[in-house]
Amino acid sequence: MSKNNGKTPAGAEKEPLFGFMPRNVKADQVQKAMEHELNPFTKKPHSAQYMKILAARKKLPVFAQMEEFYNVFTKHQIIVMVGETGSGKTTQIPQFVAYSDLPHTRGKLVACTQPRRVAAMSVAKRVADEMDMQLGKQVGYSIRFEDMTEPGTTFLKYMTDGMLLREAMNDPDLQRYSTIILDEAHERTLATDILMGLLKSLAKRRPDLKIIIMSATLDALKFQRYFTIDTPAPLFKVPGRTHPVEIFYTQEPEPDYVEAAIRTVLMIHRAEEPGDILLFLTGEEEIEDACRKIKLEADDLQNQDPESVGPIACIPLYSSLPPQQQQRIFDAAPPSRSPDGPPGRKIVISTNIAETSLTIDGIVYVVDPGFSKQKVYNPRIRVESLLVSPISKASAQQRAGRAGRTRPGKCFRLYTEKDFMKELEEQTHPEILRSNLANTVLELVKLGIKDLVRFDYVDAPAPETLMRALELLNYLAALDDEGNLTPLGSMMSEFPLDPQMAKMLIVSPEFKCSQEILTIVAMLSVPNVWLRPNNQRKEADAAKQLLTVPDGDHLTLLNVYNEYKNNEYDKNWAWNHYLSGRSLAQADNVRSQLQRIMERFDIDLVSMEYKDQTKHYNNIRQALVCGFFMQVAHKEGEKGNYLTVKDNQVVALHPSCGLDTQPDWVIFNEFVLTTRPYIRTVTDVKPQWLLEFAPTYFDLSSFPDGETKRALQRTLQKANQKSRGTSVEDKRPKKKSKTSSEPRR
DNA sequence: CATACTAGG
Repeated sequence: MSKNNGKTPAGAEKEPLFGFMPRNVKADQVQKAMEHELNPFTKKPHSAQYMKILAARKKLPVFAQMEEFYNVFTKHQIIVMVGETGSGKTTQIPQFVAYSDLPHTRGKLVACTQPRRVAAMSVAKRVADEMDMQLGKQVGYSIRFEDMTEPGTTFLKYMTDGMLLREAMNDPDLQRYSTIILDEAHERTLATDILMGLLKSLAKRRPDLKIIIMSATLDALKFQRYFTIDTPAPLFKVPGRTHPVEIFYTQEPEPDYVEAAIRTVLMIHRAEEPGDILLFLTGEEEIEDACRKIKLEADDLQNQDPESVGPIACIPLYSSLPPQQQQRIFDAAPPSRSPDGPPGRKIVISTNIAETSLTIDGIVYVVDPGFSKQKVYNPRIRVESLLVSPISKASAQQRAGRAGRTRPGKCFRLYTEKDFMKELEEQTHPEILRSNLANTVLELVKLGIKDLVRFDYVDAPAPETLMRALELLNYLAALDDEGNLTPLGSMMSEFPLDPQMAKMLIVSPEFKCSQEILTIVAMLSVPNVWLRPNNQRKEADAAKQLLTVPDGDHLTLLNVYNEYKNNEYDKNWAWNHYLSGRSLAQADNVRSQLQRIMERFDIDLVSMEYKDQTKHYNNIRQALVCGFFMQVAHKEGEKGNYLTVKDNQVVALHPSCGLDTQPDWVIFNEFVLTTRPYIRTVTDVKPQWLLEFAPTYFDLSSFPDGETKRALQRTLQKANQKSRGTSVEDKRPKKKSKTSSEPRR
């Protein structure tokens, strides 16, 4: 403990932060404060646990460069930081910043964003432990569905990038924050990309705000250049702590990567030292298939010569697996069969979930065929689809790195070195270039960005993608013809939903079915609820048939949720009906969150009396049309072919569709491109509803010529003959709720 | 006839 030598006032030794000048601290000051017997932020004595963790923290590479960090941080407003795996950047840098900003003395916060919820939660927990604090007090996290912060107390907050973007919508200057750290910026999620654009312009308005962009090596220069004020942003670099990984390539390109992958895994099992294997494949079916084949072949090897190879455990890994089965990747490899026998080996076969989201220790061998499923967006036909595509060099490096986490490893790339050098892109295209931007554009407009084309993107999306988004928002009446946000659009932007769904939810009280639309929207927002195990497909399909409403899949989803509720949200009931209890529970959670937002805006929660089910269902189907009138298909001929309205894509009803007939007109939730173009989650609608509830989109004077237009003209003629003088408009439900003062189309 | 990479609000 320090002695009072007369130069410092009495009692200063009891104040760990004595002499700290905000934004101008030195590493030795901070180190002393960290070792002080009192916690600088709570003034309580440090625990023994704290000192133990501190000793481990001091061994992190980033700790050795604390002085350099403070030199750069004090001098610059924006920093790009590169810290490889194992450098300790995610846990330590935000703490370093807290010692410099002293946010707790000024009512401010330090924020650190993460692309994933689990990361935000687990890092916050770790840092709370390191700082000797209770999680949710001074250190907290904020993710959708869970705000673990205490206003006025929390000064260090981990959060998802999407949450910070939401906050920016209501406080564009992000006044609460003294420093904002964007972690894992190299992943280039949509939210991180938009945040980088916002922060770059915010830096000019708020010279007191500091910004740190944390990224992997390859992208650093790009971010430095992007954040050029007069000179490029300075780089602060910290080495990682990983083991070397030896890379092997094939001599010739492999014609069948799945077959080659299986062969390689078995080769490793036969010939290489003990150590677990990680194989990357592209999807559920491929993974389950490879699992079976590897097991069979390994059994063969063992039968031929029991002493030649050890036992194996083949473990599939993809996101739709229940968490309990995902946990199996952390099981130990199986033991050898006899005391002297060859040791067992764990083989994990995974989608790219194991590339960033899940880390498996003990992997020594990585097999990388060089492919993954990636989202691609075609703005011309407004369709997002998944395609098996070659990965980028950055991805390949990330995959290889997974072999060197605990000891030196090997990575087998099932492509040639020449292809790696010449054919692979440097980086995976950022999400903003591969997505439908309807949602993002609405967020940007709400943020006050008027000229979307000239917004300072790190990578600008295709103008056509932006035009398509603006067009959709205009048809939904979220934007007026000048591109200004309407009151309806402003309300839509507050819902964590795609604009179509937000729109139909907001107008649903006019159709006396907001309870039902709320349920449908929640069910559409969660992963597929239908389970279909390979060996019980018939049983699963039969169970689904019992819950199916023949008028439309949207109504079936409503029915499933209601039955789940009638059965007291029972997981076993769900299981017995081949439904995912996890997805249903999630839907219930989403439903509550959306309900709270509806209450905030005084949107009535109503349901019509159940006397006339047809009428009840018709109202729901009409409300669906108000959101999804741009996703309509019209039957052509008798072969079950449909043409999407206006862009004339030939599509078929997805095999999972529960309609008992093939109606002339349907709305669909999703277009998917697998073995052929399908529309999925489909409901039967009446053409007069399209004309009635979406008159601008279905304005026949400007409608493209074709069979669809002629069918709509016939509908119009019939309606006019029938009602003679009673206009279609008059049959609309009476407007009542506050929301109905908004334009509706 | 024949069915799903990952993450986020």
